[in-house]
Amino acid sequence: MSNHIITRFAPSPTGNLHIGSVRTALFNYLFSKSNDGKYLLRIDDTDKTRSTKAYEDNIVNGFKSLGLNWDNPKLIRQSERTAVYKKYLQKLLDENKAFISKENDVKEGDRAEVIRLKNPNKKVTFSDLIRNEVEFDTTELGDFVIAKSLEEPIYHFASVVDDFEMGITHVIRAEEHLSNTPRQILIQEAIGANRPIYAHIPMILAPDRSKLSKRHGATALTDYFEKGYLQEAIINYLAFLGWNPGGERELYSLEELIKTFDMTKVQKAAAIFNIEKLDWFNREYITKLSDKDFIEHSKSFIPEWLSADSPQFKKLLPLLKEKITVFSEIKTIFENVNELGFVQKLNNFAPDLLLWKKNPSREVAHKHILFVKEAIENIQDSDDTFTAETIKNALWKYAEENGKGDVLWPLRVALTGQEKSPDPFTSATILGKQESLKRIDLALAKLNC
RNA sequence: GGCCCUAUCGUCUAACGGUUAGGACGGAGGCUUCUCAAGCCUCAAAUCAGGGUUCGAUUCCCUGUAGGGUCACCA
Repeated sequence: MSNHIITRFAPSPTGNLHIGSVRTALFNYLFSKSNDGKYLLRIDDTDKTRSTKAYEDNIVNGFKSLGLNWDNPKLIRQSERTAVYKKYLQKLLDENKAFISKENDVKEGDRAEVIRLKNPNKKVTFSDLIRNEVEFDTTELGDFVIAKSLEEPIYHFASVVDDFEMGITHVIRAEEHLSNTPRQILIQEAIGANRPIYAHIPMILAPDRSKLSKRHGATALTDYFEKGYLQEAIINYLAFLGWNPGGERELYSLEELIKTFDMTKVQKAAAIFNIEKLDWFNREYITKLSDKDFIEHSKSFIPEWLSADSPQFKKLLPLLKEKITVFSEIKTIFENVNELGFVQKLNNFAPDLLLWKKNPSREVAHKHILFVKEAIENIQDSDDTFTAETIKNALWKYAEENGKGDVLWPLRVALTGQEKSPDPFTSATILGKQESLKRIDLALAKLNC
């Protein structure tokens, strides 16, 4: 039986791929894959005035970037299936299950004639994997519109026909469609389609409990990629928004999610989108990244004066890995004092910053920097020899004997001009021997005046 | 407003009707330390309210309240 499961995600290309849609698609994907079934992608572009190719591309590329691959070899577009809908529409008309309605109250843009379904006016009960039995009285729907004309079905009709023809067994979609379900069931019964099993997954809400919209920040998947969120983090976070396998582990790869996913454990209530938790997932996955992958992700954010392939950037890697939450931060981290601003240029700091707080003496600072200068001068200048390790080895004993703060603090400030900075050995190797000595001389000069 | 759905720390959530109501994010404090961060440890923080059912309700039922969805010739 599990082999028969077919799910679909059917976005309409009237906007960029929304982060909430990604989760709906993800649950479709996870459910079908965890049951050894198929997952299809269909473009619901019956609304010709609002659908665009650019949005379609955004959606398709979004799923490709996430690695949520669909099983239909060719993209299915409703706009290319008008003949199919026409056939069903005509049949309904012929069987007297639908009728052409002459409209009285015609608004701007409305047709004078539309096709309406003859509503049998009954109670409809359907089962939902997440909400169990749900009952509606369809009387209040009236004879609702199913098409503007034989060539122009509206969403509900096209969707039902396609789900039927594609053999969709499980319709997994956002909760906003729960109230749409009875009218779609009426259409199903009219065209003689069998009823799929439903799963209406809870909405994702903004922190103020309203619908997640641009007003609250980024909503498009592409926004998150542009900020430098990792696909693994996005998928993992979204999977855990409204779902939980029950244990205490939270880090799951897509493969592991497929193995673990269970639709009956999906939450019934809406979930609030919490960017801080997403940030945490992203940091977790950044930590796991290999140097090679980290560099690859960094490329579009590295400032022009720094090359991703340079030895200098390699030395910066561990610092960057521990500091950033999203990759776009690399863009500004090199511009800011107290971050990595010192790498490109030394800021004009006050001489007193060189003094260790527990022993603020210019003489002491001067003396120690002088020693450090000589020690550094004696280290051979090459990428292999002027490393954080050799620099540390050259200074550590002296620092321990004379007080680490007394020796290392002035060096730290001399090299970076910042009160917050990486350890001085790493800073020195990043700057290189020449630049380090230049800055040390400058510090010495500052202490003399 | 009608109809429908929902309700555990601020947030995401765990708990076959029996637990000191657990974990994670965020927050606070501490340890470590030449700064910052990271890391490690500790702490604060919740069963919407009122009725039932039951020996016993976070859990089942009802009512209220609150939030969300939907009421298109959009999807």
